[in-house]
Amino acid sequence: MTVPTSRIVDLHTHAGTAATVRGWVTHLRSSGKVAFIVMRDGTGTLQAVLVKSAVPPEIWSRFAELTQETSISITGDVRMDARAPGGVEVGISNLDILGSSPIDYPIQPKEHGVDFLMDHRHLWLRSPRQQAILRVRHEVEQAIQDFFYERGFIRVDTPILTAAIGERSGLFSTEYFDEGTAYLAQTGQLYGEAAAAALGRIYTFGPTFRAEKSKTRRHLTEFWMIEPEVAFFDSNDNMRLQEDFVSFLVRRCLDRRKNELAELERDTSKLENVVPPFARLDYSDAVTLLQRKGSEIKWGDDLGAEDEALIVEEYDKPVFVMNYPKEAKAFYMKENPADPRTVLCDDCLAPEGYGEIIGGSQREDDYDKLLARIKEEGLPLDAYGWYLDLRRYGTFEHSGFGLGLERTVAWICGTPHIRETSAFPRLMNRLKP
RNA sequence: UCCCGAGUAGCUCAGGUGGUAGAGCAGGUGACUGUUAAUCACCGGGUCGGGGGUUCGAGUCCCUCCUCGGGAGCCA
Repeated sequence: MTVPTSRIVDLHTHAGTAATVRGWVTHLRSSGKVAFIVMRDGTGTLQAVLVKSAVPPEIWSRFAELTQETSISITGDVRMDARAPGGVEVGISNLDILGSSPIDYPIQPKEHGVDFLMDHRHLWLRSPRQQAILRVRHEVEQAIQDFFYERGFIRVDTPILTAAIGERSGLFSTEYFDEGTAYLAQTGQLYGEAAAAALGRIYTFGPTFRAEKSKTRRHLTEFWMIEPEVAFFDSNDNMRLQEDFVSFLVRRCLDRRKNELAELERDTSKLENVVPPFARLDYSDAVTLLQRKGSEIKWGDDLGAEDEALIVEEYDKPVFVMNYPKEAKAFYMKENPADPRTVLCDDCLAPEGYGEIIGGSQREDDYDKLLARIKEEGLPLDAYGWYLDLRRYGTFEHSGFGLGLERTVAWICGTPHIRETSAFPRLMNRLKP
């Protein structure tokens, strides 16, 4: 007679019969003649019960060898029992130790400091909270793919190794054969624009790198970004796409990751508010609002972190701030015909202090204006020849945006720091593990 | 780079006005037939981040360096 092997999530289907489960020990409790093993297999948590009088002595004695994180295989009768966490329990008839674990397993079921946990990130991932975050991240990534697939967007993967092109913030560099210095990509956008001229509606999804010495809860040196680029979309079309997209991601997690959000103790009522449309606040109106609220900001300044917070507190869902002064934004953004001091762009600010999750714009499609902007910024013209070509050969109105994956996941999960949303986050002072 | 804060047992922390260190958890031993981060008893465990100074005496006061956390700037 063979006993079926089950994952914990499916165990209830074996109620009333025997099954084998493999996993890792998370908690041990003993009452002398009854012992409890709580184990994890990646799909759930299971309490198994070992009764001294019900098993041979050699099986009973194995309990004493168990430690936290020992990998084991147990076999026994599956039964529904309200006293067991999760409602399912296994009465052990056989217990095998697959891999022992020394008693110095560092992560205990208690509070730890951040630095300690980050040093043990490879083990920290095993804790329920970290599992939940990674599952939500996975759900968001899948939802991203589904959203764009359903709308006929083509995913285009852009290079990570690039020549100097993109934005102005810090670059990681490396020697690249005889071609001089290569830089790790800060954005795939410019390549995305080229692809949009070929495919119409595209998005990129991949890692980007910023060598900024940022030490805040919102920054990583390596993070993932989703960058759609759409031919014949203007700035308003762009914002409609953004609010649909963000709302879709949030809705998907509410629908399919209830358990994980509960594990994270996320107040989901605040996420339920996230439905289109989002408020649209013109930069100039934002400045007026901020001045009324006591900010020192003057027209022309970029919004500081405090300014963003003041704006966000006015709304219970994400808000767009649009059409910033030219000087505050990147060279490729299209001049606003209604106010040439400004460009057609938007930042999408998430509520609850999570800040900017999207930066988007309509792109400058006029060859001469773009060329002038490149010169104004003192950018190396020869590096942008191909980018200018997109305006020479059938220029087209187009818009796009970049959504930061980790910031979005942090917001949906309600994690205080973005670093928890990456399995192995890279910060300016952390390259290991 | 700048501004705050922190560094004491494996982990989380407490240590008025200076007198060479404590708790909880973890670990070890034992008890307990339904535990839920089990409980109870006993036991082991420390170059107080490094260096220098003041002092009879420094975890404690001063200087300096290092590391970490948070924030600013930059941005997603």
